Amino acid sequence: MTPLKPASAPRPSDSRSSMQEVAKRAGVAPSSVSRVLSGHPNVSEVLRNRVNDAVSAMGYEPDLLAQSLRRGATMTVGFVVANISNPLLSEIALGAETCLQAAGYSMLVTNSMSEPELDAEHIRLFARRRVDGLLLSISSENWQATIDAINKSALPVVLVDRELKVNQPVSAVLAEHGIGIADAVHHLASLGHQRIALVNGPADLRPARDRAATLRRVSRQLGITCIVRSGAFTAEHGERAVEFLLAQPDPPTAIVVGSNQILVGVLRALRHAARRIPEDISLVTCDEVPLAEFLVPPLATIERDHFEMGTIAAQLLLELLSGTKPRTKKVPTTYLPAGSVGPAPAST
Amino acid sequence: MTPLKPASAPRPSDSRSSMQEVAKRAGVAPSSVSRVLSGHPNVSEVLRNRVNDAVSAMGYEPDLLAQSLRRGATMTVGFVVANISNPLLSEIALGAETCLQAAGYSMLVTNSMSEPELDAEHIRLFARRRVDGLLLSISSENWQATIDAINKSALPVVLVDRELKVNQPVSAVLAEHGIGIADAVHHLASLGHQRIALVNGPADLRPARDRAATLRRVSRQLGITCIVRSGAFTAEHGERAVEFLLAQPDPPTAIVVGSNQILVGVLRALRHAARRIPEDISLVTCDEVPLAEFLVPPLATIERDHFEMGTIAAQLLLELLSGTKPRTKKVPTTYLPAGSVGPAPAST
DNA sequence: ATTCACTTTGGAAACGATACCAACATGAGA
DNA sequence: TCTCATGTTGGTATCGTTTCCAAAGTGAAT
Repeated sequence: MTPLKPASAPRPSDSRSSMQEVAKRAGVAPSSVSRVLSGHPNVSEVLRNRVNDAVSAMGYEPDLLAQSLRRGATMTVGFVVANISNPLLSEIALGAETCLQAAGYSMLVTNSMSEPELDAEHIRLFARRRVDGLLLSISSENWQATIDAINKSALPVVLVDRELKVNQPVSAVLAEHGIGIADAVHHLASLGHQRIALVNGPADLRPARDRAATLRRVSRQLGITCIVRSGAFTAEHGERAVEFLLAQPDPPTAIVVGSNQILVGVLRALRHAARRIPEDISLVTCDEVPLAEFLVPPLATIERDHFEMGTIAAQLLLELLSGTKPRTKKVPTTYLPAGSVGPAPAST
Repeated sequence: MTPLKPASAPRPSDSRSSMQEVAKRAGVAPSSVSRVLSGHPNVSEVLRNRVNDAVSAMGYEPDLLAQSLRRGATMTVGFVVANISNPLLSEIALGAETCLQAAGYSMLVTNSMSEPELDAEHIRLFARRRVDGLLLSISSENWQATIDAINKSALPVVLVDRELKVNQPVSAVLAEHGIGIADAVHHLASLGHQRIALVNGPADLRPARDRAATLRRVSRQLGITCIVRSGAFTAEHGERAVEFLLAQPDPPTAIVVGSNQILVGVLRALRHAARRIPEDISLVTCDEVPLAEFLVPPLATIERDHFEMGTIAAQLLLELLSGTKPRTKKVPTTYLPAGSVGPAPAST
């Protein structure tokens, strides 16, 4: 039997060369090579050249793994996200990664598929990988295992549109959902709408809470009725919610939709019920959808700058990594009226 | 002056405990702790218990960084992508990450913003980080620095809808764009269309090449005219291309659009030129867009399963990592007719 | 009782870099 | 000429694991 695995050196005949070899070739000590490469001030011209020549001759590139172990910093951050295929989150990821990249950091991404226990697991995994910090857009704000994992990790954390009771103070970038919702509700009320529904996301997440709270407050101020249906970020939830709403004795004349996944279900249910927009019912959605301008009618939208939220999240994390105190930054939302909002139908 | 930085131990009073400390607490050698934790067969019951007790008492979790350095495997793969906010790519990323996660791998993501030099740079960076493999959806197939970086890295590579002349054979997951294009062209031809335009992506990428080649071949077979406008994956390109096409003496009666970013520009230009779909011009787009079913008219689409492409890419990489020979897997595309395709207008 | 195979454990050398410390050289000031 | 501060270099311990090797213990077979 010939042994299938030599199983001795992990990388037997690898092309990569180590600093030792560079040192030997340059005829200097490894520590000197390190000094040259890390830009230490007290290095003579001649040594620097000798080392640099050897480095370029061998095509040497330092091993970031060993560097991380020794320096105690991996120059890596973890992004814990429900689902990177959500355009909202992928734009945030783009903004964050671009900013982190510029600062020399790499970004690990993991999908929790809206399962809170996976959030916690991934946070622990990232901690074991010794990431320098975390960007969190977790799936539930009330999951104890997640909070425990964050506390135990003792890592710098930036929350992305989330609020969390953890021991350490953490930074956060928060969208001011209330602004856009309030503007939308005022607009709807001015058009005679008396019953407004919010087909909302999960109640244990800040965006949904913020939107619901604002809708309730503004509705009370304006003396109109509102109804909130919380649920998952899925088309199914949107569909069920609309079926429920339309079955009410006094169905709402306007619907605000809490996410683009939910929107798909809402539109399907409205189409199935043959409701015309905006003649029968007005529609406002949260977060831009790609072709909203080409829908008939165009979709009124409560927007925010996702890319910028990602950038800010990264900046806040870089701040924390440089030792600054945690802080919270807010990003506005903007209500953009469009053809999907019209006068309330004459009451029956 | 009090020194601001003690600058000695990287993590002065860290909560994390090392294997040494576990060993000491359990009263055994570090190597024994390692054996227990890595499930080595020859470990006595009593030793195993002593170690496990100490481990759980201290809440010890092994340091993956040190593990990686010693074992020579980081259990990390890098995904090089033009722009993670592109829904196509973010769905691939989701599929890939889900699959890799299940196999114990983490995924680093980096955005090249369609700049080939950044592709090369990021590949080198990932190599220095000692990732175990690469998933590549690079921005140009002809960029020498990228090819050099791949060759030098000597890493297992899976190309995602790309073809590349590298030294080592690499695996690839490729979409069969031709199937969908051919079906669409046949459909259009059967409706009387004689001049079909393809507003294409960059000519140095496989999807665009594949689509253009098929369009030309099928057009020749059917005896109809085709025109291809290559360009970047941007709305601007789509807008310019349509302006150009409509300014032709004999403008096309049908347009196939090569990506969802380009689509936005195409739709804008058609709206601006007041062309009705499908009465004046028929439209087919590649790759699903979220609300295509609610556009008026609904958009004919050439689809493929992005999530599955990501999954397959990850599986191919896992295969390579287990030592299997590289291979290529193909994913079909499907033409879905819809209201945006209609009979060719009566020729002028 | 001796040998041998086998299991179980500890010790120490790696993985590839960094940073401390000491040693040596250099030049200025006394 | 002798200090002393400063600049430059090499040697070595260290980051936290794994794994090889050897030593010790066990039991069976001779």
